[in-house]
Formats: sequence, structure tokens, C-alpha cells
Amino acid sequence: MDSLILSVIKEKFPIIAEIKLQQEIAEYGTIKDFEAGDIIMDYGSYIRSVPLVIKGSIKVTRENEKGNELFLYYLNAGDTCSMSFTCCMTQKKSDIKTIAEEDSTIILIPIKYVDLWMSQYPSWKNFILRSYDERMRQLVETIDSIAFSNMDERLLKYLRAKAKTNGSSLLKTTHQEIAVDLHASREGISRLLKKLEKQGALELGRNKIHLKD
DNA sequence: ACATTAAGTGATT
DNA sequence: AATCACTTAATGT
Repeated sequence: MDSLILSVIKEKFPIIAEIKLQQEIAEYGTIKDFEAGDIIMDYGSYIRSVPLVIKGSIKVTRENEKGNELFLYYLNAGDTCSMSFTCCMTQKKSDIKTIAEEDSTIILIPIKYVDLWMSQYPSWKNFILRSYDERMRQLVETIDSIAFSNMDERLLKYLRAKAKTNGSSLLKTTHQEIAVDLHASREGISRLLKKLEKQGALELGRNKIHLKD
């Protein structure tokens, strides 16, 4: 059993309360490290385990058949990937791609235990359901920001989410990257950013955006 | 100094 | 708002 996992679970996942469950996670989970930019899961891959994020942050992106990408949300320490449960359970290919936003560490739980613990440990079931609920809310928010808000609001939301997940208001990114994530044109993003800069919401530089509050 | 890549601009649809 | 066809600016070699 891995005592590092044990202590990190206690610290980052307080909702997982049963000692016995913590020990099982430590016994059957494996730690994996990723460097910023690493692709953790790609479209079309089959998933055999569920990740618990213990360090860093992970960017979750959706892609359609034509290769159009769309940013969905970030996973941070204490989060898990809700998509991976259903993916595992139904043996379907992944519809999403996950990339390490920063250097990140996750614990991989084999699907067999994810399933088993649902019936054995109330706090596990609770944790899974709560994660689902949270993610669902976040997705709905994302959907209506796509459906109803103008691009500049969406852009601001995107920048704020990025700042939050990185714990810094100085974002290292390019207009092109943002355009891909938001499924917009680079020129459009440049113009909107310029507008936001004039409004005093941020400061622009090459490869960087300084977000002001 | 030169090449490469990011960002800005105006016109067109 | 997207796309095109540039221009300008920043950066790496």
C-alpha cells in the first residue's frame, strides 16, 4: 500500500471519509505525473480507469469529427473526471480530450473498483454523485454562455477560468489558442481583446494577457 | 541582420 | 462574425 496516496487522499479529498476506503484507494490506485502540455486522454481512446486529480490542473476539451475543438472546463486538485465514469461503464470511446494545463499528478483508479465501491462505501457514492452534479452545472453554464452571450462575455469567462485554474492573473497564451478553444477566428479574438484592453479589463502583450479585476 | 511567429487592420461577404 | 490579404511588431538564431 502506498502511504503517499493515503495522505494525499486525506488532504485533497476530505469527502472520501471511510478509512477503509482510503486504504483501498492507496492499495489499488496508481500515481501518474504529467508535464504541462501532455495529452492525458485523447479522443477515441478507451478508458479503463478513473482519475483523481491531486495536483495541478487539467484542461478538458471537446472535439467533433471535423476536428473542431471547444474548451469545456478545467479539473483541479480534488476533482475527478465525470466523463470517465460513463465512458468506462459503457465501454465507449472518449468524446473528449484532456491535456495537462500545468504539471499535474493524478491517481488512477481501475474501473472495477470505482464500480465496486459505489455499493460498498457511501462516501464514495456521494463523491461520485457530487462530482457529477458539479460538472453538470458547469456544463449548463458553459452551454448557455455559448447559446446566449456575446463573444466578449464568453471570452472574459474563459480568461477568468484560466486565471483561476492557474492561480495567476497573468496568462501565458496566444490569441490563436484562445480562438481554437472558443471555436472562433483569431482576428475576432484579437479585436475583442483589444476592445477589452481599451475598457481596462486587461493588458495585452505578446504571448501574455494580464487580467485585471 | 534575418527569419519566424504573433498580433493588428481594413475590406469583403 | 468569418475570412482574406495584407502590415507591423516582437523574438529567436
